[in-house]
Amino acid sequence: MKQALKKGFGKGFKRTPQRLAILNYLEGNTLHPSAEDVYRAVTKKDFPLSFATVYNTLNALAQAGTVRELTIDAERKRYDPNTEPHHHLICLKCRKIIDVFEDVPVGKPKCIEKKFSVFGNHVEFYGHCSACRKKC
Amino acid sequence: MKQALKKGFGKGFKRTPQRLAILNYLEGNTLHPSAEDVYRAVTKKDFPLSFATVYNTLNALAQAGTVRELTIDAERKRYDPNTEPHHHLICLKCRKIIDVFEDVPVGKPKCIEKKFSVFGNHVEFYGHCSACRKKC
DNA sequence: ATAAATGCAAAGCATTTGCAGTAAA
DNA sequence: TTTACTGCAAATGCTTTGCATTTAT
Repeated sequence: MKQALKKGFGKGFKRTPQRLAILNYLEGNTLHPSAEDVYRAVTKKDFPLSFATVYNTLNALAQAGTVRELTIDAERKRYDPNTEPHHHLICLKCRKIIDVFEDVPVGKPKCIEKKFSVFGNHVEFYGHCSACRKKC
Repeated sequence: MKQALKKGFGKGFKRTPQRLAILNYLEGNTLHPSAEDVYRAVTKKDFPLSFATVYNTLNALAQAGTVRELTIDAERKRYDPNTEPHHHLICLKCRKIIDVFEDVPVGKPKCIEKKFSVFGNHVEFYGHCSACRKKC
């Protein structure tokens, strides 16, 4: 397993088969899966696994900073194993979420300086993906 | 009632006291309230009102484009009566959400052109608000 | 009169939690 | 052998829905 997801294991963090399977599914995954997506993928490929464990593991990983909890979807939480700062394209038709790793210059409004100290930002681009554009 | 929220009323849309009270609370509101916030504020100031009606009304208004449903908070939906394109500051300590109406120039990454047509964007700035900065 | 909204209570999902059994360390 | 994880089932929290009643038009 690659460096990135090893971070998930710290002191007092056990390497169980369930967790390894979840991490294995997340490794390099760009689908921004929900807890249910994780559950379905892992139970299909590997062995039985409970929802409670999926949630426990995702929460532990999020707290450890190994995965990012995305609040892009109003209906459910989604998880991103890529913790490098990046942005997202959201297709308004199929709701697909696509990563943007390219650097996006974001101007900082003047009003911020006075009343807010900014550490980071996240840009959501709304539009149509190529697949949905063809269907029009 | 001002122009903006009159849009909420179209053909076959009834002007009930409950809806007027909800619209009245939303008018000019910059708190990005949740359904529960709406419920509490209206029942306190006006008359009894059911949660079902709050949800029905908010959904109808969102569908009509009179309010924007925000997916900024992982725990619950929040609603923004300001439908002009604008951005948000999110305080990582108190979770307060502050509007940014100032124009924020956002560069469009090259990778987008090929595989995605962009209609709009939304920037979330993460940081600490003035109140929380003082507490540090 | 008609079509739509209200409100209650029940149902539906996503997520969390308590706890007994199980497995990593 | 101790500490933490798993999994079940029950519980929770937000949101939706069915239905009988009420109300705006």
